[in-house]
Amino acid sequence: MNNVLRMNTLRDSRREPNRAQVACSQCSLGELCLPKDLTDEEKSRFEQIVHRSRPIQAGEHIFRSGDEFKSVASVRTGCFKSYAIDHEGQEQVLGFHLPGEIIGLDAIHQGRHMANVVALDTSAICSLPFNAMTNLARSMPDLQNELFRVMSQRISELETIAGDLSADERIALFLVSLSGRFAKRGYSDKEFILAMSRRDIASYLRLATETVSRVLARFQQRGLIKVDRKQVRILDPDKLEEASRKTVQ
Amino acid sequence: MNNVLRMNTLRDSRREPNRAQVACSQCSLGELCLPKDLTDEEKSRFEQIVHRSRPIQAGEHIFRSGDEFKSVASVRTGCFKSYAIDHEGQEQVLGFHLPGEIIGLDAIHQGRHMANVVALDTSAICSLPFNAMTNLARSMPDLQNELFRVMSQRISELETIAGDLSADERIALFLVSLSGRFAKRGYSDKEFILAMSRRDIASYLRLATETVSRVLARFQQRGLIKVDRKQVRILDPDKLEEASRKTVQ
DNA sequence: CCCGAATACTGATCTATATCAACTACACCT
DNA sequence: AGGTGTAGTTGATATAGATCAGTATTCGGG
Repeated sequence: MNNVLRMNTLRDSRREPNRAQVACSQCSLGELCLPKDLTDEEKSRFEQIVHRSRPIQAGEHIFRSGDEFKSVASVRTGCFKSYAIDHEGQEQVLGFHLPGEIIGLDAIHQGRHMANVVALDTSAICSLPFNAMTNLARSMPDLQNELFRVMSQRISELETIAGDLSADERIALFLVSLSGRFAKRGYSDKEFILAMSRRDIASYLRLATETVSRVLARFQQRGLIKVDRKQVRILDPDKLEEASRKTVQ
Repeated sequence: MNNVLRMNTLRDSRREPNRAQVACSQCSLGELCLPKDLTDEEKSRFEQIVHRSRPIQAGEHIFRSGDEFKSVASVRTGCFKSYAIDHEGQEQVLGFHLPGEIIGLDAIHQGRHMANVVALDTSAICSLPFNAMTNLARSMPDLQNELFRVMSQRISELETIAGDLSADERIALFLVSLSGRFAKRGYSDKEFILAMSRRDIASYLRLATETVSRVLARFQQRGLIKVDRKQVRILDPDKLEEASRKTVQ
């Protein structure tokens, strides 16, 4: 059992100052999480099933492979990675999750989580009980649509990374995608911190860590980016974008 | 506009013999398509929104990239491939679709189909208008669950093929997966026809066509399979299964 | 502030698979 | 039937990126 997703106790949820912070309408994520296009009344019904968790330390897991599927999680702050263990016992990174993104939707058809999900930073999540959510979705068309939309988006994302791309294209695409996701969240799209290690990036992009180092160094030489440890600055977004598209020979 | 998914005309749907064939309860697919766990009354409501198309010739498209998203399709008979065109103008195969499988769910979040879908064989589909389906899903919990389950399954499938596998593993996995899907449909899991070309297989698995030829030849030499043109017979399912798992060194 | 352990970078090889180049065998048309 | 085009196979070579090896940097803990 994982205690991270444990509901706030009744006691907690009655403490009004605390409760207020939980309200989706007050949430700093705005419309990034699910409650898109909902009326105030609908939002309030939605809030009643959402549970905000205590802070999560870097390295702490919120799902483990094999866990019974009960809830999905929405990232409030911080960063998570999800990964599976292959037959060789090697970790395989499946995705990174920023604030506003929903984690755990791939667990539905098995009824169990197949991936492990771990915090890379001090983080916070909201726990969304899936049964309650689908019940609610029945009377709230926009919520149902939003759930379908989020899943469909993940399918598209995976279709991209499954494509046959060169190392340069993969890494450029990764940086461009991160940049866009940060922008959407109100952070700088030109300068950001890579919460994940080179090893994690490599695993996610199906490359060797050495290749990640080399390509980042090469991009820096070519003046596309400036990298210092985990700090990345994008100097030439257009050329980076271009590098993410297949080189026409 | 694509005319394949055009609704049966009212005239057609009133012709009882024809109409009877459309009924999901009579469909040879049984529970492979969506109507799982539905009551007879629910099935009948579902049937009212489903439209069976006329036969589709090999090479005929049922969706084109950019088409407005209105319906998903369920394969009745035959085989389809979906593909995208990359920046180089190269076709990139995204998946193959057998009877009972649902096509087009990745179009939801964009509101447009991003993939092209073409018949590889003489085929038939049912067209499922998505709006009507989600409306229906609201009063039919099992239908809603089924939609989520199908999307979740596609996410898992993509997570697999996105993994970093060797050519041998990819091809073994491809054969094992096909075998399982045929079995589920009541066909032989030991002997089947590859409706798709070597080129399509290669594109789907992100390999060169030459590599596909060579690996199939090697599998035959090792006594795992017998290949003759498009006909495949699986001689040693256990060893093939084993070959699909990463070699432990 | 120092030390050991991660983590990251760089250079030297190796290798799986792509690419290039013939060649073969059907499949389809007239 | 014969001819032509497409799909598949097989061999030779090239190469992107993995692996191996060594060094540098950062970080956490006493």
